[in-house]
Amino acid sequence: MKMNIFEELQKRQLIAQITNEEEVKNLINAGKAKFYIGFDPTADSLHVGHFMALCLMKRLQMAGNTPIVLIGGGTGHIGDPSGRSDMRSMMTKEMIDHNCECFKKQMERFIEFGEDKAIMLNNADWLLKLNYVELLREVGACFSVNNMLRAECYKQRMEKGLSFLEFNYMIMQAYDFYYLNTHHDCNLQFGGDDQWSNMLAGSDLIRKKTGRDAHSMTITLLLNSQGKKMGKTASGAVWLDKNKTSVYDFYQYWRNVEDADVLKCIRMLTFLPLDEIEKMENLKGAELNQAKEILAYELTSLVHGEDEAKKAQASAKALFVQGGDDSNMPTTKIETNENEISVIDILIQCNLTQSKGEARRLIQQGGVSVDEEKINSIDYKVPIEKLKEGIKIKKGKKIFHKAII
RNA sequence: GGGUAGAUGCCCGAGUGGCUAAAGGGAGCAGACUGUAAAUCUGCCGUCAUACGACUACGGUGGUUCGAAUCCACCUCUGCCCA
Repeated sequence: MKMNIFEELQKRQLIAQITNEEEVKNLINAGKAKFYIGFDPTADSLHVGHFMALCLMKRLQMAGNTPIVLIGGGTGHIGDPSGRSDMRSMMTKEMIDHNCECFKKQMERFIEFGEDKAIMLNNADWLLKLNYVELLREVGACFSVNNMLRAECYKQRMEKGLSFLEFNYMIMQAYDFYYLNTHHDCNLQFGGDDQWSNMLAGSDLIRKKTGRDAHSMTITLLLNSQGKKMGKTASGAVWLDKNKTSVYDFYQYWRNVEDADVLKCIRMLTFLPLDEIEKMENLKGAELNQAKEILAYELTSLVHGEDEAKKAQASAKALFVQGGDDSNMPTTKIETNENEISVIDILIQCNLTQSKGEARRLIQQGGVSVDEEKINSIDYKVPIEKLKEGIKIKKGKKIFHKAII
């Protein structure tokens, strides 16, 4: 017997909180949900967190439900304070519009839009038109400040300070749900677990205003075994835009997850059948490397397409297993007028180090090799002739880069 | 509006006139060990310079001083208390 969608979500441990389990279950299993997920345009590309939400959308769409993608062109003007310890920097209208456009393009690759399929809306279309006093009279009475202040999502900010601007975010999000419910028959909202308070506010508002039930369900946040959000590196988020995070780096991010997190990631992020995943659960120790490879391949393939995933996998294997093929390695064109160039300058031009001092240090500590040969002198220079064919630079153990002229 | 505490490097945080590029921790980077894992150990960790050294930096702007993260004035921002 085929597993129903709710059961599948449960088995994948994607469900965090639900306002009413029975009703939501019936709704989505019957394909009768018209649900929305909101995406605030905080950057010019989606990242892994958004990806999870998009996957959920796809799963629900495949089960016959109708998704509404809500782009936060209006809420982006405010900034969601949920779970944050500092205020978001304010974005200009131009930035927000630009980001919305970027989001749209990326989403079209995951979700099918069109007649009887998914629709995409932008809350700027109604939020920006609101009149302050009218809004206050319309929904203001439905919100209890006392309750709002108790909300989990503001906890962190109660210590460091919360501006009135951000405090209103919840009201805007609740209003969105109410608007979608009354104008588009939207009966369900999904979101990350950090959105729970905001979503509840929406369900409450709808009940108070219309007497109808509209439910909310959150998906588990993807945390690693240390309790930190996954999809973040020291240099920032792992982006879905390959100009911001190269396909190779994207692949490597997942190839390198900790043992403790692999299966969770496979379960929550990939579309692999559950029985296949169950088989992997017996893997132990070094065998888990196989699972990591699968994870990296599956995700890269979902985000960047099969061809790109194969390329990334091939170059990773070539590099780590034999050290041969370099055709898909990140490459930088070196600029110089001399007939030779120092490794230090190459490292900087390739963006492998931030400063000359760092590059020097790296070499002194034995962390750099060129074409498989360890560099021991900071004076090491590469002749132009060699650069014409391209050289392979290795920084540390895992970072490879090609430099060519 | 009144009172009060504060703003230090990527983050947290010590430092209250010279010994401070600024303790300590975290993050990060490299090396050893490994399985492209984790844990552990070692080194590094403002910029430029092979090095000597130079420059930039303790919210902002001025000032006092031979010398200021440290003292003074004003400004900006934030927490807390009172209204």
